Amino acid sequence: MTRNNASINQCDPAMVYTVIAGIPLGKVDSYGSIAEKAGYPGRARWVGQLLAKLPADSKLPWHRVVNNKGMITCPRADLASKKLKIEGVAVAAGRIDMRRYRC
DNA sequence: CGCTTGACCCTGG
DNA sequence: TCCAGGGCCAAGC
Repeated sequence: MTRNNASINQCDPAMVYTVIAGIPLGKVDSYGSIAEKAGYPGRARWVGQLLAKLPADSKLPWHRVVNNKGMITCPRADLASKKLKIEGVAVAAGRIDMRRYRC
């Protein structure tokens, strides 16, 4: 085939987007966990870069993505925390109770 | 081809 | 529990 399956081991953002879109409402997940579920362990920073370039009109629940400490490391942390609260996720001092809301 | 940047993660003190 | 340091990986210039 002209296009061999050589791209199997290539970084495909689509997989990451799919995983993020699969986060249930009222729950959150960390960048490292998402990268791992997408099939790219150790590429947590890469996930962050993808979200940073994400269009503002994207339907992806990017606000449900936080770091492993439960902190919203995002330029719009205030907006994210507001959305999370609406979805039923408790946010205290910019932090989330991971042991309770993590997938 | 090499250095810098970034919505990260782990370990030690 | 909080702070500091080092490591990791991809994209941009």
